[in-house]
Amino acid sequence: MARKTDSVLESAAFRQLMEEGCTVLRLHAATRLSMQAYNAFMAEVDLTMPQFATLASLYQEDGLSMAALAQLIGVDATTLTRNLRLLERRGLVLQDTAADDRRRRVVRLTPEGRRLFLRAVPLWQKAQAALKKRLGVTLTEALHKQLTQVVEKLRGS
Amino acid sequence: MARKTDSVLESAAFRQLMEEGCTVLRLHAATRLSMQAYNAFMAEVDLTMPQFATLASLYQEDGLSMAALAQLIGVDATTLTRNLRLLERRGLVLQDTAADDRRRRVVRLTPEGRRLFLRAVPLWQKAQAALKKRLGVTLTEALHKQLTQVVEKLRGS
DNA sequence: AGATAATAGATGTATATACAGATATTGCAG
DNA sequence: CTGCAATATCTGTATATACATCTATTATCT
Repeated sequence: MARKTDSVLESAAFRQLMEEGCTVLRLHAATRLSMQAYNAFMAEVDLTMPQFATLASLYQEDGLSMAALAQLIGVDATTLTRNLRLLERRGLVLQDTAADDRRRRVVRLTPEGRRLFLRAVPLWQKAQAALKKRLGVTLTEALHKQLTQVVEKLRGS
Repeated sequence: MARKTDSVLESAAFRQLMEEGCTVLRLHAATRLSMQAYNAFMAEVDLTMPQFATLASLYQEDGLSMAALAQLIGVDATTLTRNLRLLERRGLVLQDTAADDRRRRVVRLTPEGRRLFLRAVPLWQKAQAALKKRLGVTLTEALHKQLTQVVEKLRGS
C-alpha cells in the first residue's frame, strides 16, 4: 500500500476516484452482473442478450441499414457486422444489397428469426421480473428512467 | 413487420418489452457508449477501463486472491485470469502462490503498476468530467447513486 | 467524362467476457 | 493414512466489442 504521504494521495482526482468512484465502472459492473442472469434465461432459445437486442430492433423496424441498426442498438457498426454474421448463419436474419445504393445492406428478419424472437420474449420477461425482484421495484424503475435518458443523450452524438 | 393481429402482439410480455424496454439492454448500451470516451482518455497510458479498474482495486487493497479480486471488480474469476495476464506481461502486477495455500494466488501491484495507475487517475478524472458534462450534473449524480446500490445488491450473491 | 472526395461495410487485430470442464491442492471422513 | 469431496485457479471455446485500415461504391468538382 502506498504511503499516506504520497503527494498524489492529496490530489482531488485521486480522492474523487476513491470516495465517489467511477460512473462507468459501476455501469459496467452492473451490466456484467445482471446480464449473466438474463443470458441464463435466454439459453432456452440459444440467444444472448446482444442477439436478442438485434432481433428486437429489427422486429420493430425491419429493413434497416447496418449503420442505422448499429446506431439504434448503440454498438459500433463493425461490431454489428460480426454479430449479424452469427444470426445470418442460423437463418434468423438476411442481408440484401440495397437496390438504389449497392454500398448499403438492408437487414431483415426471416420468418424463423421472427418466430424465435417471439418465443424469446416471455423468457426475457422472466429475466426482467427476476432482476426487478432482486433490486426492488423502486430502484429498478428509477434506474430504468435514468438509463433511458442516458442512452438518449449518448446515442445522438 | 408483423401484422397487428398476431396473437403475440397482445401478450403482456411483448407489450412490456416494446413500451418499457429492457433494463439490461439500456445498461449495456449506456456502458458501451460511455466506455468508449473513457478508453479514449486512457489511451495516453495505454490502459482500458477494465484494466484501470483492476489496478484501482489492487491499489486500495493489495495482495488479494483471484477470487476476492474478481468479486470486488464484479467479473467472473476466469475473466480475471486472462485480464491479469496482460497486466502481468507489462510488469504492472505480480502473482505469487500463497504460502499457506498453494492453490491460491496473491495478486499485487508492482511499483510500475502503482506509478502507471497514479498517472492514469487525472486522465480518468477528465473522462469523468466529460461524461458529467454530457449527461448533466443532476442525471449523473442520481444515476451514480442508483448504480452504487445496484452493484451492492448484485455483487453479494 | 475523369479524378478525387465521401460514404457504407468488411477485415485485421486486440481486449473483454463467461461457461464448461480440467488440474492442482487442501480438507475431511473412515 | 488413504481416498474422496471441496476449493482455487487455469484452459478450451465461443461471443462481444471497437479501433485502424481496407475495399467497393457513389457523389462531386472541374
